[in-house]
Formats: sequence, C-alpha cells, structure tokens
Amino acid sequence: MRIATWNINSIRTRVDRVVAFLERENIDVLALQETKCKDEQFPLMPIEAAGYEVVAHGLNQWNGVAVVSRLPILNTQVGFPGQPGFPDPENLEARALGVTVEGSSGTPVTNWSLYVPNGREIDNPHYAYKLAWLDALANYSGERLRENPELQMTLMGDWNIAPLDTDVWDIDFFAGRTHVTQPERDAFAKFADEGFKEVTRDLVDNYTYWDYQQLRFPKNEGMRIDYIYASPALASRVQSAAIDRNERKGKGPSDHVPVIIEVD
DNA sequence: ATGACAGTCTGGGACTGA
Repeated sequence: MRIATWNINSIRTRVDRVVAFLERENIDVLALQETKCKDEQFPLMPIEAAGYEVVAHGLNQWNGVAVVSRLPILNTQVGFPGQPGFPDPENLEARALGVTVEGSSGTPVTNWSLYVPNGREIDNPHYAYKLAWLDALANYSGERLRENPELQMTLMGDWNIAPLDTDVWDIDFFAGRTHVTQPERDAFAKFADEGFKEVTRDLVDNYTYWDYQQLRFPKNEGMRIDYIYASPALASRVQSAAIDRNERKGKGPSDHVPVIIEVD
C-alpha cells in the first residue's frame, strides 16, 4: 500500500499534475492540502476517471483538505473534536479531514490530511492559534491511540514546522520567525510523546518546500515541513519513504512536493 | 537546466502563504 501527502496549492490549477502523480507513483491514498476551493468546485472527474474516489473538505478559497483513495472508503470525519477556530474559537477552518480506508491487508487504516496553521508572525494571534490547534490534535489523536493500541492511523500533511535547524536552508534567516521556535517544535514533539512515530525522517533526506520567490528552488534553499506521523502498528509496517523533488520542476509546480511511504 | 512569486476573489489591489 502506497500512501502520500501533498500540499497542492490549488487543486483546480494542478489537478493534471495530481492525476499524473497518482498513476506514475502507483499511489493508493493521497492526502491533499491547500485545495483552495469549495467542495462543489473540486475537479472530481479527472481523478475519478483515473479510478479514485475523492473526499473533499473546503469552505472557501482558503485552506481546504482532501483525501483521494482507490481503496474502499469506510468512514469520513470532518475536523477533530476539540479543534479550535480562527479568529473566533467557533470559526472552524478546513484544515483536517480523516478518511478510513480498507487497507491492503483488510484492516482499516485512518488517514488524516492536515494543514497546520501557518502562525504568520510570533506576535500574531495566528501563532497562538497554531499552538492551540496542534495541542488539541495531539490530545485527540493520543486519546484514540490509548483507546486502541492497535490503531492503524496516519497524521500527515503540511505541519508548517521545521523540527530541526537542518530542516531549513539557513537557520539564521529564520531567527525571530515562525516554524522554528521551541514552542512549535515542542508541539510537534508531543505527537511522539503520545506514541506516534514520524516515519519519513529516518528513511529519506530532503526539503519538501521551496518558496516561489528569490530563486529558492534553483539554489536549493528549502524547508522540510511536510511529515507523516504513524501509529505504532502502522509505523512497524513502513518499508520505505520518498520525497518527490522532481514535482517542484517544470511549468506551474506547487511550492511543496509529495511525501510518500510504502507500507507492506 | 529547475530561473527571479502564485492563487483567489465578484478584483481594479488586497489577502494569504512561510
């Protein structure tokens, strides 16, 4: 079973790239972020024609998440209990979607497509929102794992955090900025404290994002901010991981590239 | 070559991203 995550930065602009990627990489489940459209605007037909089902969650032109699967879909969950909103706690954004599929071994696998809030600047309310959002997600997912230690679950997407200094092209450039602060790194590490394992770090080394500006990609000035956490039962089945750097090339790329894992 | 930012909106620049 091959699982991937990709911040696509508008599905309407890049649906052809998505279909080509699914077929070229033989993907079973793909989590998308920043689809940037309402559900009724989502280009379903090209993806369905390739043999996949789509579950989309988009409220407006901002954010938006989706899960694409060619394995049977058993259950769908929009957002997670305790998810905070912005700017009001009640105003939930389209940043989390959980889709349970029938795994290749017959066991259900729940795949979360996550678009963690950016945080903007450290003194911006969006930064506190980011930390609260992550804390609520860690509490929710940790509780699910305590209920069922055999749970097969991924938490994957654009985490908007660089856990290590080496995950950014120049740590000095990020001094005083979001993505590299200790509270963000602690929030990321809490998922490991809850028992999840980030399964791509040990298997592949690359950035996953390069800004469109300042020739960041040709100069390889990137960031590693897209990750896949897996529950212990799923993590033990991971055979390999890849970062599809070539997807940053050519005409009209997203600024992020896909992260892929192979599960037995 | 991978090349100097890109997507969406009921727009005429503003907002968002990181």
